[in-house]
Amino acid sequence: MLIKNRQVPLRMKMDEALLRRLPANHYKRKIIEEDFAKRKAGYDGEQAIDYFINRLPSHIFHIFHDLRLNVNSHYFQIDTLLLSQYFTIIIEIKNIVGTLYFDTISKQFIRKLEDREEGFRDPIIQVKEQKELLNEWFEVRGLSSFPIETLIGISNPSTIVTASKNSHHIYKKVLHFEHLKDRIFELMDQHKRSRITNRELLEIGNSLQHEHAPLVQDVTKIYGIESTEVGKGVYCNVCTQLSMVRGHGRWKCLKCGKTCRTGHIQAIQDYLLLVDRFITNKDCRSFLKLKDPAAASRILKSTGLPWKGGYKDRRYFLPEMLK
DNA sequence: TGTACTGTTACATGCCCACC
DNA sequence: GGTGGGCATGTAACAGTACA
Repeated sequence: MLIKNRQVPLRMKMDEALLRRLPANHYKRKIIEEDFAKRKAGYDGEQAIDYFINRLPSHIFHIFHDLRLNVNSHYFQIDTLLLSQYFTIIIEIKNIVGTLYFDTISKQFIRKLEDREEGFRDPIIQVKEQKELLNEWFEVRGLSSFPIETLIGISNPSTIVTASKNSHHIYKKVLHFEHLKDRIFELMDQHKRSRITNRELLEIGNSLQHEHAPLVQDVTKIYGIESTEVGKGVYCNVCTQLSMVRGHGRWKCLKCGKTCRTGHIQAIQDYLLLVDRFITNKDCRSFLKLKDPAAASRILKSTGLPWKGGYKDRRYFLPEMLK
């Protein structure tokens, strides 16, 4: 049963919004584009696993994608978590091309690509840490000695996995997506004893969902970009400029003439992702280049954003869907 | 307490678009 | 092309807050 779906990561949305609103010749653009490309590759890899995971027996596993939990003030992130009455599985997803080499003697994880070697953080150590923290998380909720298995899923079928001599256990842990299902069935054979009731399973599932704490970052600060550098206006998808003006229920591009009814939604989302976590009527007029406070009021109301405050100083907030 | 200011709401008017 | 419904707009009224 799929409990928590995978969503486009907030940081990816922020990078995308920033790229929309920075001038084409901005000196930080290349860094942001590279960061966005890396995150997108990771996200694409994570999405690819969903096809295989969602085919697992739904009456046994509760599936959670992209969880970020807090235990004793430590945050940890899990790409995919499979929870059952018998045991739980953490799956770390890697979308890395080339030949991957796990050196269990020097404890290094190396990627070879076109005669070039590059070191990465060892995903086996990564999932070991996740396992320890999840175990703590379970213990805090009175669930001790609940078995946790860890797997590393390789999304790219052309990626070759190798390991140093006498490290055959690596191949039980690191698998291409199409082999994950069989490995999970093997693990099911090893964990046949029920550890929790169905009710407890549902309760833990609810806690996992409610305690998921998405990472909210100030992306302009990370890249060292001033808020004044973030372009104002409504974006035209055709000429990729902030060149649209409001005219009777629609936005019209001054450069290419394209019209659109919903351009303001993306602009307001961009403001909430890049500038502040809430927007006022005044902010809206300034960012969308509107003159009429009543028009801004109607536009903000039409977005259905949650708001706080009375007639004055009303603040519209970042909706859950954007987190 | 009165005034200025900000933001929302109600209402009359005008525009757009589907239908004939 | 004419018509009518639906929706957006501009304006005015109203509500709430800040400040002298």
